[in-house]
Amino acid sequence: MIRVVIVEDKKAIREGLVVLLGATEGIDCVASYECCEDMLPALGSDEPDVILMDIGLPGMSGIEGIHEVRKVRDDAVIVVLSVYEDDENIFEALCRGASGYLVKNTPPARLLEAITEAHEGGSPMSSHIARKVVNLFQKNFRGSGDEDVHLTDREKEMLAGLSDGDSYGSIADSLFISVDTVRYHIRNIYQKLQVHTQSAAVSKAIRKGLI
Amino acid sequence: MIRVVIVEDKKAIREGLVVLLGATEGIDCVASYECCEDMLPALGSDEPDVILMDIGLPGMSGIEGIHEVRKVRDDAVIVVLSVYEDDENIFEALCRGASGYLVKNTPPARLLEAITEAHEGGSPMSSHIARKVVNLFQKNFRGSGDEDVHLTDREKEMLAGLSDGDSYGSIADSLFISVDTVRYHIRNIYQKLQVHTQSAAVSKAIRKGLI
DNA sequence: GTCAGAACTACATGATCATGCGATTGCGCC
DNA sequence: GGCGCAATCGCATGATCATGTAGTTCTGAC
Repeated sequence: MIRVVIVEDKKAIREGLVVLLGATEGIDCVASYECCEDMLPALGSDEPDVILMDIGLPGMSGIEGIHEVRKVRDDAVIVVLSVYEDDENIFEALCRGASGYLVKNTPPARLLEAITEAHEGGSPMSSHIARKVVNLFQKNFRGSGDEDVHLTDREKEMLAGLSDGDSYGSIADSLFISVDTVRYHIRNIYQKLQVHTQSAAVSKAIRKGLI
Repeated sequence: MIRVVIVEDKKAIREGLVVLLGATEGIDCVASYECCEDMLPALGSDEPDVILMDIGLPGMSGIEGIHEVRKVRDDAVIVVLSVYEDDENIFEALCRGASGYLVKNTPPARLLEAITEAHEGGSPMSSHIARKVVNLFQKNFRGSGDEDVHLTDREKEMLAGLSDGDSYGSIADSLFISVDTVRYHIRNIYQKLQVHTQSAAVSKAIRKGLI
């Protein structure tokens, strides 16, 4: 039995879901709430495996809700059910801990399938939501991906230091080398990445997935 | 009619796919190759809508192949068909331009569905591949996700400049403001992000998905 | 209407950086 | 042995930054 909790503010949709899930073999719809504020305190007793959550909620948004749920029960799998398909919402929801993202016009059969999938360690996503996720991926990593750059381990250590806010002096101290050596390595990094400032180097390195 | 090209080194699987696709309404399997080297020169005449590609190929790997295809035909949608399920391969394939990723034991019906989905702008993924993608997402962004930080548009412009390697002077010039104003904004960014150097600010901002 | 917050400007100073030039050491490879 | 490459260290100088302090202007909310 998969224990499912529903969070959805619109009464009609909520009750429709309850009926749908209730009539389904293998799924136990243990509770339904109209907002996160109501759902959160009950998490302990509901012990949900899967939480179906709307994100356009009154009061605390679903996005925040996801975050809160994660703090208390990080074994519960959250599947977002939303009318929003903009990058920002998808990005936020997934980053904060949602495992799936379905658009609201998902057919009932697919929805049930998604609950099972989510429970079994999958990430059900509406088809074009998945594409958006992939696009976000491509945009944020290696996007500028011209030619491949190889940095030595030492060079990566420099970048790690810089991105932590260390000065050349601190880096030198923590690696037991001289400031001039740090300079030497950073010079090489600049050449390899074709930049002339720390910030640009750190930025390029992160986007290329080098650090 | 969706024009599909297959790249798969194992003869049995390749021919199986050809037969499967050939027998399917709406899909036209225009060609099949056993390696990328053979497929690439024919891209122009094959004019594929969807490319089904294995990534464990002899010679040029599928990962490289994806990259090459992207250079010539960026309207073709690439769906990876692989036995590999490690993060590295998935990550690489998607970053380089694949739109979907299926494991090899995908049932034929789902495979056909995936081709249609891919052609219609979706990103078909095997269920646990999708989860891995979501996990990569969560790991790489906002991983340190302490509290929320809001940066104003102006502040984001500063960070964008810095990560492009601009000096305060250049940023000031390009935004038609004074150097001291740039300093002012960057001060505020430092405070909001709790850092004291450009590099740390850029690094944090990127990892939090702010720029 | 005034109050908060964002954007803007200004000046000053010690700290830090970017870059040019030069040099040594140790390791693997032909 | 010699060659290349990564890593190490040194010096010098002009450019750039980080931070403190102290203002003005404009917009939208209460």
